[in-house]
Amino acid sequence: MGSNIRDGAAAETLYGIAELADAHGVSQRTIRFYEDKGLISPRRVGGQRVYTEHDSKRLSLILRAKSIGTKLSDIRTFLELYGREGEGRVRQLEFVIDKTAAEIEALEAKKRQIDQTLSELKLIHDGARERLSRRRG
Amino acid sequence: MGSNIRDGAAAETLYGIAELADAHGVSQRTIRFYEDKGLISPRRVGGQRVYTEHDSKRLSLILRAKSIGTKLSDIRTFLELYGREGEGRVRQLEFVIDKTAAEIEALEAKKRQIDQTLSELKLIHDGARERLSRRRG
DNA sequence: TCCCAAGCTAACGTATACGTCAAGTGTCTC
DNA sequence: GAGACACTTGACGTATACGTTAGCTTGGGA
Repeated sequence: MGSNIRDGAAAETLYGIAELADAHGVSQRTIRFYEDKGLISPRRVGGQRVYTEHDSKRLSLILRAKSIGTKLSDIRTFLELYGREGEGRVRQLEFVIDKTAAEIEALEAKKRQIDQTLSELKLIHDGARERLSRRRG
Repeated sequence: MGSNIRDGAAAETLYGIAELADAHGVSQRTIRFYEDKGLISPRRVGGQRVYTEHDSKRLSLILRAKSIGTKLSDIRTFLELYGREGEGRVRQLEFVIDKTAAEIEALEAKKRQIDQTLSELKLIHDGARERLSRRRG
């Protein structure tokens, strides 16, 4: 590409699987498993996996999606939305619009469930605290 | 007990397993499974399960907890919090206070994750809509 | 009385998300 | 060159949450 930086490209930070695993607090097995599922596709250097900053961010996305209860198979579709942002064919845009709308709705429903549970938990929590303080006070 | 209502007790609504399953949109198998796990304990009438209104509400709680990604084994602990509300031994109160506090924190963390994901999804969604309208406009 | 629909238990099957060996390769270091 | 690691690819094991099938029991209507 004739970069103005020597070595032909911007010095991008690269990671081995151990580093990536440590950085994200997951096992190497987990990362390989995600690769099997097509969620991340690291480059290979003589058989060994080499991850870029982009891969790392992808992994963050995956883990966050997981933490809110999304299945890995859904996360795959989900990641495509991020990837396709730049494209512009009408079909693609409509696909993205529909999928994101559905996902947004689902997440907001989930938030409502969480809010209801939170309010109930807080009632129990506060009630217990009050009874405890009376018992002691 | 000596109630003032004939038949010795308030006429409580009772359900069979089929009714309960239909009402909550789950399978009978699911309900029996929850029973195996100790989440609900219906009365028996000649071997058959009979559910009260209380059991039904319990099931609602279970399903809501599940929908926000709580494991069944955790839901069990969770349900005890609702049940113990009335009790008052200091140990019990402290237990409830600690558990609810932890659960509240966890749920709020989850909400933050959802909010972040939502904002990203909305960016993608709005961006795609804008590009689509330009393409058509 | 006979039979069916509904319920019951028991047990095996399935999908998801990894954990955990096992066995081989590659590289660095002493 | 011999360990000692770090990495690789299978491949089997495990926990969770049910689905499904099989076979027995039972109450109620034709």
